[in-house]
Parts: sequence; C-alpha cells; structure tokens
Amino acid sequence: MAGLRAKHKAERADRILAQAMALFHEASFDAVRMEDIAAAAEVSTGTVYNYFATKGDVLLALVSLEVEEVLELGAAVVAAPPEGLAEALDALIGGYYEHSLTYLTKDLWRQAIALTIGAPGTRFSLIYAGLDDRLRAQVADLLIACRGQLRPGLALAPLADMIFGSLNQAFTDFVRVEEMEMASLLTAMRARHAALAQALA
Amino acid sequence: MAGLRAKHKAERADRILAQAMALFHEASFDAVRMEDIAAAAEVSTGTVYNYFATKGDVLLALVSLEVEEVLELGAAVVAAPPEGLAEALDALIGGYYEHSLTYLTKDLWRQAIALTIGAPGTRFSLIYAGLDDRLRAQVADLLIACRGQLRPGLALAPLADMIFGSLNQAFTDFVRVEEMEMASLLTAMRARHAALAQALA
DNA sequence: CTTCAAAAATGAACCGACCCCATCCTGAAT
DNA sequence: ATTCAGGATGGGGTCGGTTCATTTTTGAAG
Repeated sequence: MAGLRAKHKAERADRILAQAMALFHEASFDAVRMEDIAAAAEVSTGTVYNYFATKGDVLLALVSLEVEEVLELGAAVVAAPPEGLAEALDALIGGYYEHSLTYLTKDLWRQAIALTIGAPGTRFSLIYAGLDDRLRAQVADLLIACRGQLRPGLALAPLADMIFGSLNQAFTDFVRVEEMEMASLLTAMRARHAALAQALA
Repeated sequence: MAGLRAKHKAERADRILAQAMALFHEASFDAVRMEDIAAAAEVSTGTVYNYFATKGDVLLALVSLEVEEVLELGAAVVAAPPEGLAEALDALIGGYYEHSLTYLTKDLWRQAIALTIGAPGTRFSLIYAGLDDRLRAQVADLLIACRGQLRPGLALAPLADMIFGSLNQAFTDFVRVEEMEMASLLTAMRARHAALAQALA
C-alpha cells in the first residue's frame, strides 16, 4: 500500500521545500547552500538530491506554486473581463504582477528566469516554458473575449504575442532592478495598454 | 611612458579574447573552462583573471563587439527609414536580428542574457543594460521619424517601449530554442509589425 | 650596467554544486 | 517476529570558477 512510506516521503519533500523557501527569504538564492537546506529540513544533503535533481529544481517547485495561483486569478479575469480593452489588460496583467511577489522575491524570480534561459532543455526550463505558454494563451484569450470592442479585421494572434512579449520583458526588467517599485511597473503598463487600446479601438 | 607595457597588455587581452571566441564556437560556454582559454592564449589561469574579472566578463567583451555593430546598422536605418511603419520596423528589427549571429552563437546569447538577469549590479549586467538602452532609444527614434505616417495624438513613448520589449523577448525566445530558424523569427515579427502598423495608421 | 618598486604572471588552494557508494534504517509482507 | 527492499545516510570525490600569496618581469632612475 501507499501508506506510511509515501506519506513520509511527501512530508519530507514538503519540509524541504518549506525550509528552502524560508532560507531563500533570509538570504539570496546563491548564498543558500544545498547543505543549508538539508540541515534546516533535518535531512542529509544526499536526501535533498533524492527529491530534487538540482538546486534549480527546488526553485522550480516554488515558482510553480506561484504561477499556478496566478493562472487561476487570470482565468477569472478572462471569464469576466472589465469593460474596455485597456481596463481588461490592466486587470489581467496587473493581477499577474501583483500576485507575483506573494511567495517569491525578486531575487528568486531573477534566478528562475536566468535558469530557464541559460539552461534550455533541462526539466526546469521545459516546465517553466510550459507555464509561460499558459500565460501567453490567457492573454490571447482575453483579446478574443474583447474583440467586440476592437476594430474589425485586426490580426489578434500577433497582437497577443506582442502584448505577452512586452509584459514578460517588463516583468524581467522589474525584477532586475531591486529598487523598482511595483507601482511604477503598473503605471508604465497602464500607459502601454491605454496607447494600444486607443490604437485598436 | 605608456609604451611597451600597455602594448603587451592590449595584445594579451586581444589574444585571450580571440582564443575564447574560437573555443566558444567549438564548444558551449559552459564546456569551455577558464583554464582552456588560458591554455589556448598561452597564459596562466590567473592571468586571464587579471584581464577579465569573471568568465562572464570575457563573454561581455564579445557581446559588446556584436552590439556596437548592430547599433551602427540601426542608426543608418533610423537616419533613412523605408516608407511605411511596418517596413521601417522590419528593416530596423530585422537588421538587429540578422546581424546578431555574426560573431555570437545562440548559446553565447543565452548565457549573456541569463547573466544579465541573474547577476544584476555586476559590471557585466550594467554594461549590458546600457547597450540595451541604446537599442531601446533607437526604436523610439524610429517611431518619431515615422510619426508623419501615424495617426496623430498617439503616445509614442509607451508604444516604443512595448515594441522594444516585444522584440527583446522574441529574441530571447529565439535563442532559447536551438532549432528555431532565423526565417521564422523574421516572419513572426513581420506579422506583428503589419498588425501594429495597420492599427496605428 | 645595476637596482628596485611596481606591475603582472603564476598555479596551488578554496569553495560549493553535484555524484557515488557502502552501510544503515524502516515500513510492509510473510 | 523476521525478512527484505526502498530509501536515507553522510563521508569522500570530482569539477570548475575564483582567489591569493608568491615569484617573475619590467622599465626607468642612478
């Protein structure tokens, strides 16, 4: 049966993740050693590697948590978007951004993004890319949901790709600069959405 | 005087860079060790660190070469843009992309981008960000140069930021997938530019 | 020439991620 | 209770980037 053994296993994985999260909030990703995580979770270093193939995979598990919740939030917006393209984009994308620091720090996002780019083809990168694609699809869905308010005959798919590319890059720029405030990110994006909505109306 | 000493120093730096470039084209960035670069340049490992503070700084020197040339190309396009916004964007951005693999490989771009994101505040990251800003400014300049062909009253600055964000992200996506062809990147971007130009006309 | 302080080169040593493996522990099936 | 397989253990090892104390080279002054 899958009883105690599996339960212990799940508990151990949870404990490792929880401790890793705590340590990553106290110090930077780089400053936390696998040995530290193991010690905090009261297991041996080897055991951590039994659950997570690399330090990056520990991070990925934390990122997934965050992104799954962001996707849920986004689905709600797409299902009932506010009036007006600019407002709808503000709601969706602002929602992404505002939730993004619930569990993770800017440093953790930086390391996650750097890993996806620097190590493509790894488990980490593939899963991360999958999450990204689901976000991209949500943006496209929102445009489609709002198409009644747009000039007819527009090529929505390339526009959605452009919007997603731009929001993704803006987020990367945001986490890259430790001092940048969430408010200024939101303001900048609102300006973009307003300009775009004006052009597409 | 500045004679022999400085000359030798410059020569050695060049030799290290040239050998690094050659090795990076034979194997991946990660697979090339600092020791290999040192051996190829016929100096000791420590000496390489005398010239470049980190492995990333070696890469940065190569990236700068590439980007400086791209910026020159771009300046020519901005000075005399082709008729039509879509055509102008195709020329500028297509020019960026097509030159980007002259000296560097996709792998080198990936590592460079990953480093800027993962290690902000380092010399590497700051210089890279500076190059990026000059590209961003060029896109804004092109929009201004084309403003006669656009609907009046548009907020050009946010639009330029959005276009730049999207082209940057598209490039990152391009280098992330080893199999993706330059032609398909160019095609995708042409679709975006056409859609945008239609909306802004 | 010789001298010498500064500049530069050197390579051994350090550190942390990751791997390996001989050994021990523990839950489940008999 | 006993057996046994799947994990856990943790010490030792590899690897590569980076550091640093030490040695060598340099070029200008005496």
